[in-house]
Amino acid sequence: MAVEQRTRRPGIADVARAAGVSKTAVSFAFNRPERLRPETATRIREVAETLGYRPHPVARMLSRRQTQTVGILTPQALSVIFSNPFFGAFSEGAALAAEESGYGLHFVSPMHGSLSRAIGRAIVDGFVVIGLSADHPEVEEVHRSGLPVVLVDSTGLSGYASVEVDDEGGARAAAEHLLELGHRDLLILGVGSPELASPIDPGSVMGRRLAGYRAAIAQAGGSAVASLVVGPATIEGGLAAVSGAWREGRRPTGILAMSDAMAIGTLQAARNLGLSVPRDLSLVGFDDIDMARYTDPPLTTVHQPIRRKGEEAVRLLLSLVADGGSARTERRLLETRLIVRGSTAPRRPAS
Amino acid sequence: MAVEQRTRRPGIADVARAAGVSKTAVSFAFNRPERLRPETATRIREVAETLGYRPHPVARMLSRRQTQTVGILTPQALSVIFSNPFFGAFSEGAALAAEESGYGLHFVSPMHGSLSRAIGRAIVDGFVVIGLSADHPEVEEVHRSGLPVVLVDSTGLSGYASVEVDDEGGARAAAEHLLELGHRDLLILGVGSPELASPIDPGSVMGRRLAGYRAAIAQAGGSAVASLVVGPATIEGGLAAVSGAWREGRRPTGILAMSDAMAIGTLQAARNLGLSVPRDLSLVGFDDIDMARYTDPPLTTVHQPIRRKGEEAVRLLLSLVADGGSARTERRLLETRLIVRGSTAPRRPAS
DNA sequence: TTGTAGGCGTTATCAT
DNA sequence: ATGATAACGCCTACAA
Repeated sequence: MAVEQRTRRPGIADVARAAGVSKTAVSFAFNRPERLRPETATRIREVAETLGYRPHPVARMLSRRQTQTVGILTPQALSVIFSNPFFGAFSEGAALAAEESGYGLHFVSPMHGSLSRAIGRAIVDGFVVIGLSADHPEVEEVHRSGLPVVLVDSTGLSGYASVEVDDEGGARAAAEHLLELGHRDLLILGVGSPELASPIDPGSVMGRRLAGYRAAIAQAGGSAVASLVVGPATIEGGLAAVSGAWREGRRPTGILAMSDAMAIGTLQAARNLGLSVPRDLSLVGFDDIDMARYTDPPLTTVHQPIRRKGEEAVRLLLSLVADGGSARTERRLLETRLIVRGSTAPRRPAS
Repeated sequence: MAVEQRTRRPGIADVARAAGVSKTAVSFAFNRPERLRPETATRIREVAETLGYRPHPVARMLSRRQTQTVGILTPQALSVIFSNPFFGAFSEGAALAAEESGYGLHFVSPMHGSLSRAIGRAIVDGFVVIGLSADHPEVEEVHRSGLPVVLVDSTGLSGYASVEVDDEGGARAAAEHLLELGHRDLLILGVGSPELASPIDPGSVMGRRLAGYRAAIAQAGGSAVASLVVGPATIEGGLAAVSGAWREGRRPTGILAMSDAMAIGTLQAARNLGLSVPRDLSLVGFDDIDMARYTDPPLTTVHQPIRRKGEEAVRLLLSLVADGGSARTERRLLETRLIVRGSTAPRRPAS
């Protein structure tokens, strides 16, 4: 119908000309209306409206030297992260905190394999770094360049602000729960890649969880044993790990899964094996994702405040941004707690 | 330890000076190394490295007039969207397509309630609009301003590029399946808000699904009846809707849920009610989210290619961006198909 | 191969 | 209450 006007986007100068005022006035009309006579302001806005003018956000950023967005830095490709319910909940919290301060969220992940390239392109006022140990050179680089950084779930390297969670305590509580129910033969489902010699980095989240499990087991004396199998933190990963263990002849009565996704996979494996949870097999997950209360049976798991973690991280970052520096190095520790639902029961006396 | 050098971020000029070359040379060293003598290029980069210089992305965008990021526009707050598994899968696909072209992803949602404000701030080369009907004034505004737009799941308004899915056909298949199994008393679980007089907009995704259900039921003749209850597309929503229907005395033998989340809620409700699925109650979901195959029983549902939807949308958008205009108006239609798993069975003859 | 200069579209400073 | 002008930091013809 109408001929498409493929003309250049109107700029502040066009508006100024059309309204017969200076560029300054136009800028004021949008950013500081109170400094203009009301009628002038409205007139300018009307002209702008007719012309279809909108302040160019990039130009605005350049001159204001701030972007109003926070970056979420993750070592994994976006294309693999979004259907991870843990990450979803974390993002929810982050988005909540960002939105309430008028900030946007920008997810940054390795682009063509290079995290630092992605970082360089990112238009953000600071980074929340999740799941990346601070000794990654990229993080140091960012930090040194003056951008505020908040570390989440990273082994508390000093010199950084961070948000952490008591993974070890939670894991210990999980193991103690199973032990108290009389289970002595335990299987730990770890997150990691089986190829590595030491598949779980002691400084990582999973390392801390493992330490918690082991501490509890050690405390129980020699009567309890636990073995470890690892796989990806997914339903399939848990399913495969448990099926594999059974194939190899392992017959634990209690399973400690380092993630709820793996626990759900375990539920599936148990069904395939004809085992009833919790009658034949007790199972404790980790994270307490939303789904955990809706599995059959509902999952006993270690709760961690995932959403709040996202919130706190962004709030902390925003406070650093406001301070105008990455100077402060605050550390927030959040709690975990065991939530007993239906996937655990006393060990049956009969073998 | 070391005194924090809170000095101004180095600019291209600093590098040029330090390396004894012009700003142009520095720029080339980063953007067109081939136009410099190799040794010059590397030397410049080294100097840049020592100085900690990185091209300022905002300035770069301003002069290049492109952002290398695509916007995902949604009417819901980010803080409510990220733990929606449907959205997660969609984002996964979108991220995949974006990443392979070196583009980033930026999620844009109403900020402080105003979508258009958020749009104005967004630094993107184009928008994928999901779950928003095209007659929203915001979308038109964007489109008119010359930014490429791709509509997803919107009633195919002409003049826009779009990616759609055969919701009606999928819904029809779902209903026919139940009908063929002998079910005659059906309950439809719709997504919508009960307050509205007409809780489901016929032009929306859910409207198309409803139409599909109804078409199949109508074709079955007068013997089959279906009633509709609506609620939010969540587990809780499905749970509440079904519980409510039972409380009101409804006793359908087949349930058509417009989303898998609601279907999972139904599973939960059935457990609470002491009903066995599929023995006492047959259930068909919609979407085929990842979780659907792991519920107990595995969910019979209508599959739609969620990830591919994200991929296609971004690819289409990127091709528009490359064309340098929003001129083209291509429409891609994706298939749905019924996947029969374990939540449906023939109606039991005994009441 | 390298340098000069103008432009990208705003905002901020300082006058008037 | 307004306006002129200089940043902001980079890219890129065009010239040398």
